[in-house]
Amino acid sequence: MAKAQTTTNVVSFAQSSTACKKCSLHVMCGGEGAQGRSVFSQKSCGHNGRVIDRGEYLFRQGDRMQALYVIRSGTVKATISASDGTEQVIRFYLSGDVVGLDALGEQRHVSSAQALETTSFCRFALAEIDEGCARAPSAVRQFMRIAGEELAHEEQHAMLISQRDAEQRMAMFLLQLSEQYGRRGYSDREFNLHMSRQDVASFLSLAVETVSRIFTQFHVNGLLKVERRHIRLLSLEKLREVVGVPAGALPAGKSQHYAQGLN
Amino acid sequence: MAKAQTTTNVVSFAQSSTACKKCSLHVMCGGEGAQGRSVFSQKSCGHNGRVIDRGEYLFRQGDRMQALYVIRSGTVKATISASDGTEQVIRFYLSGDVVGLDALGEQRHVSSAQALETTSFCRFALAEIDEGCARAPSAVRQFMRIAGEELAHEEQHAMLISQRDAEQRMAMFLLQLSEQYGRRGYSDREFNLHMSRQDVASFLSLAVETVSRIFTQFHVNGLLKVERRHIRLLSLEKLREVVGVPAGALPAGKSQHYAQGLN
DNA sequence: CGGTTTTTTGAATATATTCAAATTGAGTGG
DNA sequence: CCACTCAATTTGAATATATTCAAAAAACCG
Repeated sequence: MAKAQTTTNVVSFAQSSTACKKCSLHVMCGGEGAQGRSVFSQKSCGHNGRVIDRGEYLFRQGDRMQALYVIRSGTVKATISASDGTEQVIRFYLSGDVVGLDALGEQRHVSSAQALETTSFCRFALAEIDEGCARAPSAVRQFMRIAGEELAHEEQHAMLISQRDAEQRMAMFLLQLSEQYGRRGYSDREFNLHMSRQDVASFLSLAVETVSRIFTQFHVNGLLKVERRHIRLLSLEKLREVVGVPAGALPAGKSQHYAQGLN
Repeated sequence: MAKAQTTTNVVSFAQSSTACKKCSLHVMCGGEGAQGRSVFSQKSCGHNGRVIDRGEYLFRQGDRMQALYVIRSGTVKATISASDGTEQVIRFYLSGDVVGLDALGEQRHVSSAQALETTSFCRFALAEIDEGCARAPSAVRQFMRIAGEELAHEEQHAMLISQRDAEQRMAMFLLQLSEQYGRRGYSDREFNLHMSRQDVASFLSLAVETVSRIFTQFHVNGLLKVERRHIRLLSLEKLREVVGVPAGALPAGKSQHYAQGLN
């Protein structure tokens, strides 16, 4: 189950230079110049690339932190298990996501990260990151940015999860996935779930049965077609209605916030 | 409601040098030396100190980020409001906590931060932080640490919230507060809630009525004495039992994690 | 193809919510 | 200082929603 495969190369790392330019840890990768980012665009970052099979772990809860990871392709789920044994999925990572940030605090991973399918990723050793930050001030900034995004993401997820009912959570989950796939150039209407119903249930804090029921309910109501792991969204609009958000949700806050007193 | 008070000084900033040494953004404060931390111990960091009254905001959701804040004394609640108007408390900050990290991503605050009582804090302008990071490599590391802790905290909270029932959440909430107060030198058995029942309910994703009911339930069962906002915990042990965690919970992960394949 | 796991479906139950109303407390102005 | 209003909290009863238990069906694995 946990044997490294050396033969199969799911992703060609050679062709990755364009993808690398969009990588959020790109600045950590190579080059010694502080300013010109264009320096990096010539380099392939593939030297960091690795692949793991489904079921294998990037790291486990409690492990001493050694690196950060950026997903190139595949899907990873992050889980936290409490001392009483209960385990919960707290996040799914797709390509482009940075994994492992939560360990920056105590230098130990608070969650486990497991591949749900064959997954390729880049590994950034802590030392590399330190170097990168020391070399380029922009790296520090970039790093802060990533951490902030992750934090904001987490807060918003917590908010969404706990305030909505089962239907809304499911709709939200699907819309989120749709958006993520869309942003990465895949179809936002049709995709495969790489996670089990159990995983989805855990992520949304629902019972497996409930997840199953709502899938069929959505299917019956014509919101989507579901066949095993294959999902085809028939109406993003209706899904959005289910979530209960009339206009734009998270994407852009067009609210009219007033000025604060002192700060 | 939002007038700055110039007369009252709740906290003497002069006496704060010892507290400052423990501040997690201490390294950002003054001094130009890169290494010797002892340099800073002489300085009072009070020059950053500010005070706001109950009800005032540190910042509001959507505001452009200008600074990070460290609470010196008082209580702050962070809320997120969705586009449909629903608002949720996502966190309470006490003295020593760093507020505003979630804005590091998009440079805009994802949540609002409002004082629940007269609150004093230090303000670290973004520029200061950049400087600090540029000056001292340790500052970068420290910063990463804070961000990581915050992230881990958020993940664990999400985990706890969503997997437990109302009683467990309440017990958890009280134990958490108890621990936080204890860590800060206050009594961990007796304290005042600076947040309303509504705030607690929102934070735990429960109805106000449920919070109220469980308070009285705990009271009747002898777990605590509650009178309005004043809480006196009579049995931390029983509260822990309610949460359902036999041994140690979050504090230290004594689990036997195995080595990962490659990483 | 047989054994095992995952997923789906059904029915009963439980838990927290909602609605409604009473009570308490805080703040204000006379 | 007291009466008053308004907001927060508590309590009760009915309801609703998701869970649990149980079992069948479908998919997966070797």
